[in-house]
Amino acid sequence: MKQQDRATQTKEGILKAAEHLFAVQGYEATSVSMICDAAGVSKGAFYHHYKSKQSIFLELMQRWLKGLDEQLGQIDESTEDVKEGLLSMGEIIGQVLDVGGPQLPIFLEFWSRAIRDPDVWDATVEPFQRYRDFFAALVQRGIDEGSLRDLSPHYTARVLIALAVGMLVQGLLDQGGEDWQDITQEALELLLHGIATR
Amino acid sequence: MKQQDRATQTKEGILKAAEHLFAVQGYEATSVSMICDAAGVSKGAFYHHYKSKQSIFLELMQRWLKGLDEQLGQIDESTEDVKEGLLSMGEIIGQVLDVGGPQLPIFLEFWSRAIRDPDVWDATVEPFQRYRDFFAALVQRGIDEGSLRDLSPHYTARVLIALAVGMLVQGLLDQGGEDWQDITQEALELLLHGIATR
DNA sequence: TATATCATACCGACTGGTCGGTATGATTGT
DNA sequence: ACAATCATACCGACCAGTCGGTATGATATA
Repeated sequence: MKQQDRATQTKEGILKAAEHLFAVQGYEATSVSMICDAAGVSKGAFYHHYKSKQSIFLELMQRWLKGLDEQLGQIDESTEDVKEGLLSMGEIIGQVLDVGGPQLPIFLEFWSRAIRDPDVWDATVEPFQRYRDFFAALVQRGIDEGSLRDLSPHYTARVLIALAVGMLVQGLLDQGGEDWQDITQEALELLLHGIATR
Repeated sequence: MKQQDRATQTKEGILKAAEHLFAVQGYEATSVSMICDAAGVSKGAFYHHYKSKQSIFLELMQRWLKGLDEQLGQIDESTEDVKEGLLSMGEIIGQVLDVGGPQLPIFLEFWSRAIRDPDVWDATVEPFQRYRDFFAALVQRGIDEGSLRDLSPHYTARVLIALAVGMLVQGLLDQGGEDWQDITQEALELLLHGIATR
């Protein structure tokens, strides 16, 4: 195999191992040595590809957020009706909880570290606000086209984000067989009763 | 001063110092020595009053949850109308975000540790489920007295908890001047449109 | 094609320091 | 005298990160 390919493979292996360990044990509890053992490489290899433990954490986070960005982008494109677009948020939540599965707890790591660390803050909260603005714009669209009541888009976006985040956290703390996609769907329908024009 | 009083004071001082440091820096980043320095006592004093770093963390958590319990209990007693009771949830959220202030991030610590540690899990998630059941009962009461639509109380409780948790997390990640009590209030009113009988 | 040169990829022992926790003794109130 | 309450000194484990060195291709030259 080409040298570069092998290097990429190694780097990716380290990333996967780190992702798994961070999710299962948390950031602080996961040592660089453990990541190296899990990835089957040496510490030298680790610090050849990543400049610090923190840097690999940030890279993981950015990948995650990029994935979410793409999903939200799909909603924005594929949806004609605003109401329908909001409802499809339930699907995203369900998917996130489904696909993410055992490595979701890393989210809590992101947040609790974001509060303390400016670098992590920038990488976490800034996209977070982008999502809020996305929803606010969606709501504004709904108001313009007359399908939503004339409520503050900013506030409404906050409510929607709260719902999403709340479902996510509950999903984390209660892995036992709830259908979160279902619950979120219903919650959104309830909300729409209040938001939509009648 | 009496020996016992002084001991109690020491113990309380350690607890306060730990609470502050855990909130500002996080659990792992806070060492026992730092707690001792902040409290102005020695390590010997610490380990005389608490058997481990974890134990003081658990005690902090239980105090917090006890406070929340009492607030919820007050709602339950003082409220005649179920709708009104639900709305007063907004006040609690606002109060929690207001009073808790800078030491709220400790919540994220609770949760991310609860996933990993069975002891923390028992102390965090079990009360969490108690709150869910509390809301479910409240909704059931509303259905019985005819003020709420006949929706699954379990689901509805999930939605309410999601709202509360989501507002809390957003408040954590966005300390800049939003009036969360206001937003939560409005969110609850919107939800009530969907939940209430018409 | 064969060889010399060089850059990238990787190894693993090691460092300086921090950690949670303990052992032991001094001080104090009763 | 005796126990409760603290202080000091200390232990072994572990940590993130470094560093000298090697192995493995890539590239240039002849």
